[in-house]
Amino acid sequence: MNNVGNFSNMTEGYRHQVKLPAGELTVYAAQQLFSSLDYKVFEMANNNLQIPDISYMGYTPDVHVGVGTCIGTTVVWEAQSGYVSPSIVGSDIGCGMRVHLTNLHKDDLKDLKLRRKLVKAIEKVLPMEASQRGHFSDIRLEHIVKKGLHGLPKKYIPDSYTPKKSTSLTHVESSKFTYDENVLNLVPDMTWHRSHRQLGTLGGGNHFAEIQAIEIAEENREVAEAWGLYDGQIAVMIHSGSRAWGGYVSQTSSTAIAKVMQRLGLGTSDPRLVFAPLEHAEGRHYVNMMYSALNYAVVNRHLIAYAIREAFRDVFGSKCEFRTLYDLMHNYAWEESHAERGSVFVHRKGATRALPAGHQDNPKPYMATGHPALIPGSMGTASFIMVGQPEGSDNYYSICHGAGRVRSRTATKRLVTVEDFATALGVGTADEIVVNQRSLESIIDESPQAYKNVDEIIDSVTGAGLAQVVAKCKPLAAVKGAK
DNA sequence: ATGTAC
Repeated sequence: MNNVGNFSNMTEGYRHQVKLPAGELTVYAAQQLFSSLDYKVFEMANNNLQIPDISYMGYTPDVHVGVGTCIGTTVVWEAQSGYVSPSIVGSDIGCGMRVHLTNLHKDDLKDLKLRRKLVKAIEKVLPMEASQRGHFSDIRLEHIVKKGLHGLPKKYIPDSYTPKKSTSLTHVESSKFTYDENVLNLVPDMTWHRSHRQLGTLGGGNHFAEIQAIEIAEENREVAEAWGLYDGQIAVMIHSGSRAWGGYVSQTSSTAIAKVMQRLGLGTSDPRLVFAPLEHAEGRHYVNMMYSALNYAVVNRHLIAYAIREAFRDVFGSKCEFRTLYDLMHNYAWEESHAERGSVFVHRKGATRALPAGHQDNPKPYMATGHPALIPGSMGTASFIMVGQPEGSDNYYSICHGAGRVRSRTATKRLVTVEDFATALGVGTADEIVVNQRSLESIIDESPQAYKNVDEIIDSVTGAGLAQVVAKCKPLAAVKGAK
């Protein structure tokens, strides 16, 4: 039984306007996908809609249950009178994707032994174990959380620092978040130490670095060419977040905000859903701390890319290019300006912003096309590079952030065998997707069988008119972090 | 997600 009771919905194509007791929710999904959604995601929406003054709440087709708020959620308040919620941002603050483009062709990696050699070379330079010391002990963490990429020593910026050109390794729009740095005084020494040690590490769960081959979508060949993509090109995709730093921010802020809620008499049916007025001291404190975690996350991905670049140069020589395509988060909240809606505070939890051509918030190099929206698939399946469409404004330009889980990690471990997983990766064939982990057993909860079919998710996003595919990225090798 | 939890 569901606790939401009867709710009605109006469906128009891929858009479902759902009327819940506490308010309205828009879901973007093909009919079949919409019908198959777990009723719990609607219960969760109904809890979230009990937070006062929400202007908009939307779900992307990969939506699934999370703590307090579903992954795949966009929630918007007016910037003047809004709320901020650590539960809606999610615990891995600043988690996101990064893509680098090489000048290699997939034929260069045809040889299975060479793919294995490349993965070994990556393992050599990339810190793997959470407990292992990072390789970046000369970096000042204080500079990183304060200045983002601008806090890195020059040696970690191998390409010339030219923000106007998309070819720079540092050119990402979220290179620096500014905030009241006094909040950092409260961070315990233990968190500083641990976070410093973890710089440049992938972390666990669904985080990965993948070597992929690009396949251009014919209908967007012009956009692909403008971005420097071509068929068969080798790209590197990275998925990681803010590690222990973001974990600390999330945990302590949630506890503090829960106390504020008690004092203010705020709450919903779910005690794990915490939120505070943006103007409240504790709300502001969280926003400041969240921004420090966004700086951490983008630098973390940058350093992972830096290490992998070294491995590529080790195997393919110093002429191997490794330019940044983009770096894009899918767990955060910030202020945005939207036409006719003015200044709004947008939360995205497992939701990727995809701006269309001409939107003023595009960084200059992507103004004419829209910026690349980076969407990971599950292990062994394709990932996607997309571009936003004007119709996306209805969902505040949020699109999916991946395939979306269909079963929990524990259920996956129970139901999926190592053999199934190995088959999905093509183990034993010449096309095997090489994985760094010695035993697949240890990462079986990340097998494709744990996820929805990413192609169906992408079909829903394109069908709803939110974004289009520019390139499909097929995995050749994957590096997963270890627990 | 997180050197994990009443």
